[in-house]
Amino acid sequence: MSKGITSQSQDYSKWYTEVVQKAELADYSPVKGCMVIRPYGYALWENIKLNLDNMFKDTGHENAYFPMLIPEEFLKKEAEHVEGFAPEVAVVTHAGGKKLENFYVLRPTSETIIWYMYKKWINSHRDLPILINQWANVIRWEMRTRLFLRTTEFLWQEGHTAHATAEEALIEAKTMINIYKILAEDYLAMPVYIGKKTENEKFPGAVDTYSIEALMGDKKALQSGTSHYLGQNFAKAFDVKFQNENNKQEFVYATSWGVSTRLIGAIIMTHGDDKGLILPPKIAPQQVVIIPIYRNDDDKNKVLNLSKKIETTLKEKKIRFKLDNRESVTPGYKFNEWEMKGVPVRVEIGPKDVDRNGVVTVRRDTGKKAFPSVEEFLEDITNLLDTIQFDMLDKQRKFRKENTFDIESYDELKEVVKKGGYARAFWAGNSEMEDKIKDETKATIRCELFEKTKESGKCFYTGKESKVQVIISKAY
RNA sequence: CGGGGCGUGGCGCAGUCCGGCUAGCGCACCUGCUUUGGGAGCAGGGAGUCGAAAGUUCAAAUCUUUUCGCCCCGACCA
Repeated sequence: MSKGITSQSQDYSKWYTEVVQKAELADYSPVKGCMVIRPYGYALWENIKLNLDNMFKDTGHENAYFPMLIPEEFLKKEAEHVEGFAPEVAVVTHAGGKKLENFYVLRPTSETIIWYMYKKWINSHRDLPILINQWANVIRWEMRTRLFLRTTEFLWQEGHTAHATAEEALIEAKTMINIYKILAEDYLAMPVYIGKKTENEKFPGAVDTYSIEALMGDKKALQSGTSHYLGQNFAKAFDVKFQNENNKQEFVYATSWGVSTRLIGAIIMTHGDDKGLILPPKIAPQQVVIIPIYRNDDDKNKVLNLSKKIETTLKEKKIRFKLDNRESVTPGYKFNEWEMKGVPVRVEIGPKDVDRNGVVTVRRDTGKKAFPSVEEFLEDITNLLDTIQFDMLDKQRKFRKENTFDIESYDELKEVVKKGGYARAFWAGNSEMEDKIKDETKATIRCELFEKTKESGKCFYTGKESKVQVIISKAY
């Protein structure tokens, strides 16, 4: 065990940092707060990206690219926006060997430059809607950083849409948060609560912010994706009007939405255990790892022959697999390494297996061993991966259920905060009360639930009858 | 920005309090042989301006001053 990692119960955040590095997802860069995403981590991001991008395209969105440098004054055009982002913006003051007349900021988000461009592109209602997404990097100068969860530079996608009506924009914002929910649950096996942010927690410049909230292994919440209904705020700031069907000038309605490489942090903390990562099959860079075991050349030939047969079929079935035929390390070493990296299924092929025309399979999520024949294995592998995907989500659903507590008083909230998890309650308080609760308990209202357990109830804080049900917890 | 920790072969550390002779240890790496079903063993080998600068001293990884950087915990945030 001396070669293992710090256990979750011992020090959760140390565990997290070690998993990220030992699974070779990312490493620290020489620049404070920045990280290098290593090939294995990037492969994970690519799989997330691919699936999400398909969903974007299926809902009529197109990709584009806007520049990273934004004129500094752009950020100042929307009052809340500048107030929200000013402290964390990096500014380019010098270039070409001299001080610049006008400074540029490195984008912390792209609303401003995009709306500057939208003004040029939008004249009539016939130009709407515009449904653009971009995959990009952004820079936010955070005080404290943490691999994947909060880094100075991070990768994300940001969708920016323009609409002729508020209704249409609202539908868009809700459609997109639902796509994030699908991504989280169907691909990342990570159940999320979906809802609306309170005034205190919403995006600077938004009318409404919707979010998906996931529960990490240490029972803290992680905001894992957001979608904003921006109303006409940015259109007004950038004077983007269109001529409607009645020949009247009207400001455009907008949305923006994004998820980032933070999702990788979410996956690690949702599924990981003391042996390392556990990756959902749908997005795992390798779904199967084959480990050949042999003592001599005879065994080696037998084993590799069988392995080749198996590889051919796996290829046909479009399963992402890797044959780990390194001879410099022992099988035991490989077991540990691939467990650290979270590969869903390990296949062992040794002389004993060849003799009975079988393989040994081990599930990463449950550790369960099985000894199918080669034919059974090849026939079942797709099902097995689906089962793992399903079981992982199911396990997390149970975990969330066990850690969601309906409460009716402030004292009960404090108890929930102490043990971790979500408190679910009705809420009729205001912004100041929310601040006070945050001060006193460190917990925040994560969101006002879209899917309530009942129509209305008494506010846990004010005692007033309310139709707003919220979840509250400590968050990353 | 407040609190804490740390800079010594590629990585992790010891040595620093109380200055001293060739700067050690583990892992990793290279070569060879034996191994291989849960992190292999033995033998041999390569690799270090001790974060940087200045000072004290016969002598500095160690003492003094300055400085740079990173990590962790808090307030802020995806």
